[in-house]
Amino acid sequence: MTTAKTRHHHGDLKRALIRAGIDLLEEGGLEALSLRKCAARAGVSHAAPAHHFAGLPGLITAIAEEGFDIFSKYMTEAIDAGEQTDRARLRSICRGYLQFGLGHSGLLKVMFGEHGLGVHAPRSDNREEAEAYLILRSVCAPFVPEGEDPHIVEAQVWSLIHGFTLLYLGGEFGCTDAPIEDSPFEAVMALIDRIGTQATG
Amino acid sequence: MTTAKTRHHHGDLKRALIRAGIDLLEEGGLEALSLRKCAARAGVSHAAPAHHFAGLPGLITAIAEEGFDIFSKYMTEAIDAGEQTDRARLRSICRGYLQFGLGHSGLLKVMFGEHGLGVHAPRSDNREEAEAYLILRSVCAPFVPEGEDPHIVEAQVWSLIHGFTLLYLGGEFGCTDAPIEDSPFEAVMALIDRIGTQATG
DNA sequence: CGATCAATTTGACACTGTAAAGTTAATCTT
DNA sequence: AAGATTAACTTTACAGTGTCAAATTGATCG
Repeated sequence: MTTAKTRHHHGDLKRALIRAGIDLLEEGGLEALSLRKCAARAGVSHAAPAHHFAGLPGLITAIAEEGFDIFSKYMTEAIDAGEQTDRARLRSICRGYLQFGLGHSGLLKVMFGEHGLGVHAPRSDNREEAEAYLILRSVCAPFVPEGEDPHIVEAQVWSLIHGFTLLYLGGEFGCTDAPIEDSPFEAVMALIDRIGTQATG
Repeated sequence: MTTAKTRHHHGDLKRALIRAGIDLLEEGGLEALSLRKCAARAGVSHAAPAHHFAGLPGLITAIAEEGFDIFSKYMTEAIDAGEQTDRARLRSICRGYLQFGLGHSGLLKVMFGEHGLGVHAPRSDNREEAEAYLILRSVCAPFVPEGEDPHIVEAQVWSLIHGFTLLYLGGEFGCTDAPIEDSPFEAVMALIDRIGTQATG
């Protein structure tokens, strides 16, 4: 076990490769992402990444983890910037979710689109992913009836905001030109506002 | 302009390639889909597909169109099988949507996941896609307040059911083992039931 | 029957991921 | 301090991919 500090040749190749991968992703979408290009950007031979990731899927996983970190930041910042009400916080994470998607659609795609369609719950040892989920869970908690499964409310919120984010990114239903505040976003938030006002299941 | 009937060498290569592509997709996911493998399955040389599709993206587009056809069938069949109430029809297309996703996750991925994240509205000359959208539109219509933009209600429905379908496919929030009827599906339908019961925007 | 032309094949190229073997440089051991 | 060990990286090679240009095949038309 090494202490993950500065290593032999390259300073911190693993990090450099992840960063290069994110850059490629944001520049040219998922198709532009390749191990060899990442290696070239990091100034290293094309086979070097194999020693840091389990192939291309491994690099994508690492990029997705980075994405979940940024994703968590968007949500917590949105929470901090908004009103401190249970219901306002629910709206805030949705706003954070959408803004993350708009700013980092490539990351979103990698996080949710490739390794299975909707990876979210803390089933893995993935620290970053679990953190994002815990934010969702804690914000949803006040709306979970006593003794009920928290997943119910979480699924309602996640379905709505994830679905809408994809919709918005696709530019459909009049989402292209209108500012976020108008557009169907407010209507979706109106549904969010109704969560927990009746038996949920 | 040819009449698209039986041609020179192969009977109907274009169709055969699409079918091979769908098979590959359902067998091994998106990564297993390649032009060369489709050609091999159709018993044809590796460069033949180029004359029928604009490269791999073109083949994927054709597969997606086929997917939209099947998708439409799922929704109309669900409508026909259910109660004939405005609100029951709304639930029915959601059920059809989910069942399509469960049965054809590869197609769903290709339809919505690759060519942009959420392609849905009839912005294109794509007949199949437009048909699916028209079903959604007609079922949503009764819940659109007079003089309001139909997109609002459509976005609410689409966000919920598309988001939930991805969630379910990902096996998160207790969606793996439970039957559809339990699980968060009913809770999501409860939100669908609340669409149009108040100002939507 | 011969010309034409679309459909398909052949061959080649650049690019991808990946594996094996070789090389360098830092660390460990004595 | 010198040799052995090992991690980080390179080099080389191979199979698979999309794509293009040039042949070739086979049906159709005059």
